[in-house]
Amino acid sequence: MPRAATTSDAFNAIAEPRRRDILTFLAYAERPVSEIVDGLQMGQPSVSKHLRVLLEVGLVDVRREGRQAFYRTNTTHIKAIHEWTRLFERHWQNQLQRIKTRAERTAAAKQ
Amino acid sequence: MPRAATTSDAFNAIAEPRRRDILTFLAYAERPVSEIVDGLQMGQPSVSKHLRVLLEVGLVDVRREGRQAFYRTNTTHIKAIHEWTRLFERHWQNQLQRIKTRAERTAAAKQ
DNA sequence: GTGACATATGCCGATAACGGAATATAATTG
DNA sequence: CAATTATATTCCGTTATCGGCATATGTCAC
Repeated sequence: MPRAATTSDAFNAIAEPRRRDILTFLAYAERPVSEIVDGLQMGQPSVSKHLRVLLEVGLVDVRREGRQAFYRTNTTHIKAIHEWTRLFERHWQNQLQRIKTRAERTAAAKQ
Repeated sequence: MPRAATTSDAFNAIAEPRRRDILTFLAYAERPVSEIVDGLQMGQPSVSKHLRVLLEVGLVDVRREGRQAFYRTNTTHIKAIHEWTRLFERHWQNQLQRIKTRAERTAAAKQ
């Protein structure tokens, strides 16, 4: 059994660094494919293939206009990932607190 | 060129659903491997292999004690993922706002 | 040391992903 | 219709991954 398909969910889709770059690039404005190619310095077929994956898992939306295709990030699933990471928020606050406390103790000991 | 290694970064490591299960399970308390096996109903070699990946990218820490190995989630890299998703926070608030506004307009039109 | 327990590693076969280059599809222009 | 532009798809070879089972390593208890 190989790894789960990149199209199986948002977590798998964003494992690829280039796809994260694309999502970041498309976060605040829709853009045609050619702008992604120029902006991120990637080959056009490569961009199209990555967009297909992102589209399939719902991480981007397309609007077709003539021969152009305008893509933009759809943050619905990114929000889901955000929520998953938030499960650990309390935990890392504790870890930071421990580090801080230890640092303060060390500093106090040095005086 | 195949997909990037699962050990290449936290994003690749958490693409695997079982590994996310393990991280969630180990979020608030360290646990020996056997408890993960029981708690998540997975095979022991499978758990050990997933833990190796998570350890390699720094998503878990181990404390060895006798023949037991206690693992716990290290949230440092999860925080990095959290920060990446936060880049989109403003965007999804806009999207929610649009949906809300549209819903209100629809409701107003119906009256 | 022997046996029991806890965890880690090795071997296997099947499969999907990646980049690159070529080519296909679709829309526009003249 | 032919040429051009914008995007999508296909083919190819290489390679890491996964689960399952067997087995190795390490630790304790008698």
